[in-house]
Amino acid sequence: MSALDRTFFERSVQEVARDLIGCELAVGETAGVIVETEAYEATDPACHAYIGKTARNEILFGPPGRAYVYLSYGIHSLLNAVAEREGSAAAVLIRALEPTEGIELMRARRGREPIEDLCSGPGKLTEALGVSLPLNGADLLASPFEVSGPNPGWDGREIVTAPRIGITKAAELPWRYCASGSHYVSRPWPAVPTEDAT
DNA sequence: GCCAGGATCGTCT
DNA sequence: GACGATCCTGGCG
Repeated sequence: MSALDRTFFERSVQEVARDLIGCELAVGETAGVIVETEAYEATDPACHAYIGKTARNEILFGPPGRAYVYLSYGIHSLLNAVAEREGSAAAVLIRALEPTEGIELMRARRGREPIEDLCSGPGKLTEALGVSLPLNGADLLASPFEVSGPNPGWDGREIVTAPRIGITKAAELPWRYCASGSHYVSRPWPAVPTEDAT
């Protein structure tokens, strides 16, 4: 497993979302394997960039490989990886991780013991990893972040697609990607073959 | 186990 | 002034 480079994030947002499954995301002393993602692009009514560039979403319009972090429901910070070429405003929401390092620190930050409760949701994993608003715009290819892949041994594990979660607009697009069989995804998914994704 | 409701605040109308 | 790309708790069975 080696560090991903900028070109990895410069591809279509659906490809990036799919290929991040099985990669390891580290933030400081904590890390986990990505097992669930969602793709958002500018032509998509559910994407923050759909309404055009604003002070809040300007990071989406910048270069790929950076972190777009925003506050959801006034409580949770959600972490995205900006994808595609500069100006296209697409991003991958990181929805769940399988914890690998710094698990005791994650437990302390989350105030919860069961390992499957540490990173099994977009708001949970940011709390466990210590990601919050000040990291909006930070480079995912530099400290405190580290993204590496592909994960040896992951080849052959199936990736399934499913409708996105928690949104009211364009939720039917099958742009949620999950590692098949993982116990760490945020919710179960209806079975859909990967090849059907467009 | 399942479901309903509340917490909480930055952003946009 | 309304609305979330969510999470947790409590009530019920």
